[in-house]
Amino acid sequence: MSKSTHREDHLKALYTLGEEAGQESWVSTNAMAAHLDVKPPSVTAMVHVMSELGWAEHRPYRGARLTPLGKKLALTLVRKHRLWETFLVERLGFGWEEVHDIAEQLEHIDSVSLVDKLDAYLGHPTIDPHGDPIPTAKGQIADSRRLTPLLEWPHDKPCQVGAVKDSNDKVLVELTSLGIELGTVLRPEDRLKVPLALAEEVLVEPQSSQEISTNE
Amino acid sequence: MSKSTHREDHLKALYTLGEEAGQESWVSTNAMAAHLDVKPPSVTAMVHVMSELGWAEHRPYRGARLTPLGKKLALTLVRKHRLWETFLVERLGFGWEEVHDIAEQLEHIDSVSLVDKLDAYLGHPTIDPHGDPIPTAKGQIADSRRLTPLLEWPHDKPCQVGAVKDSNDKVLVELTSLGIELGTVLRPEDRLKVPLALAEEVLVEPQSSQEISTNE
DNA sequence: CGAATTTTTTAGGTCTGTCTAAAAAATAAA
DNA sequence: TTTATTTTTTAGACAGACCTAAAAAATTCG
Ligand SMILES: [Mn+2]
Ligand SMILES: [Mn+2]
Ligand SMILES: [Mn+2]
Ligand SMILES: [Mn+2]
Repeated sequence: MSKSTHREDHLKALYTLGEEAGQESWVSTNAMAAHLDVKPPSVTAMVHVMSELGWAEHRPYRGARLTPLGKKLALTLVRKHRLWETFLVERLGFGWEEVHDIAEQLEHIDSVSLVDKLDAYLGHPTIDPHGDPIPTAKGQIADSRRLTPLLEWPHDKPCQVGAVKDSNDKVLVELTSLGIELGTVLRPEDRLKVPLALAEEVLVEPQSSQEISTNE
Repeated sequence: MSKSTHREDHLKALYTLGEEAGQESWVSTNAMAAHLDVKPPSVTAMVHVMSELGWAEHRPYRGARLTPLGKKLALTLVRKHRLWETFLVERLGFGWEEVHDIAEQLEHIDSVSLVDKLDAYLGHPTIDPHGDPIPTAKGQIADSRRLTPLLEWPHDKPCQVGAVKDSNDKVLVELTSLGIELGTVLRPEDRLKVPLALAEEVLVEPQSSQEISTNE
């Protein structure tokens, strides 16, 4: 892979962890190291590089935080990742649990026109195969949809699967084998069959009119 | 077997130059360096690595040559490169002059199932957008088609464009602007308009029954 | 508060792939 | 067949990204 692959992965990690922890917070190098499966000193070094490039600022012993430029670049990466995942599932017929690692490579392909054409080819999708929103070309995420953790949803009302939280492969495979995928309608009685560990990962929304029928 | 982009590009260069120069010939490190836009000592170093990996053999001061394993790996790279080029042109609507650099990146994506699915998605194409044959999953190139350089084709007979030789971007753009693409039928009078420098790059075959009509 | 623990950075190495400059081998010319 | 030229390899450096071990700062706790 090209040289910037690792830089870009660090950038994305900083973005992801920063989003999780709230806007103005500093992300610890330890957290990034764990997320990237790398040792903390390696992250410190890379954070310095990102700082040089104007992608992040670094407060020693506090953590790192993206600059506006860094955030913009991170969003193009997220966009590419999720568009490729969509392509792999929608067009090539991959399962939703198979695409993350491949998209992790594809997201680093450097070509603006490629991303635009892929986006158009897919019909400008707004969410990826895991229900995560796809940033627009201008770097805006349409976070208009309000999703609720399945476990917090009222027990007597039906709902519809809108996204899965942390796309761990195993979780996705097990959900699929239970007949649960994006858009699946869950009635109160359906929920009894879902193990807690899986239910924790599922985000739901009110049942929409144009639902996808369950295949059970 | 950890692979890297640069190793793979060296492997492919060795394959390409080896094919051009005939089966049993040794490829000079200088030729590879020129082809890869790298200095000769870098190639020497990489040839040693490929030799370690069992991909090539090296005769000092003579050159390098692929082993059967190396040839097999090189063919999977060529296959990936040409499948991606086909995808970019056929599905995403790129021009044939735009796809080489992007495919040069995409060919290094590491996923066997991705290649197979892409191949199926494209309908198992046998040639890429430049007319070059696409190796099969088993590493076989169907070189059944006999193409003739346009300049050697009898002046009074019509022919059909089957491939372009060295896919230089400028050449491809100029050919397109003359209305010449893959499958274009060239009648004797059409050939008068084609500059020598361009005609040199064109390979033709006898006019087939199901030709693509020219857009002029 | 001050000592013990945890977190983070610095210091110093390794590995890969590149470079330039110099040495060695092969080839061409006289 | 010697000498000159070209080609190729070796030697030594450098940059990026990673590591372990040790030092420094921040945090926790008695
Ligand atoms: Mn990645
Ligand atoms: Mn996703
Ligand atoms: Mn390449
Ligand atoms: Mn091609």
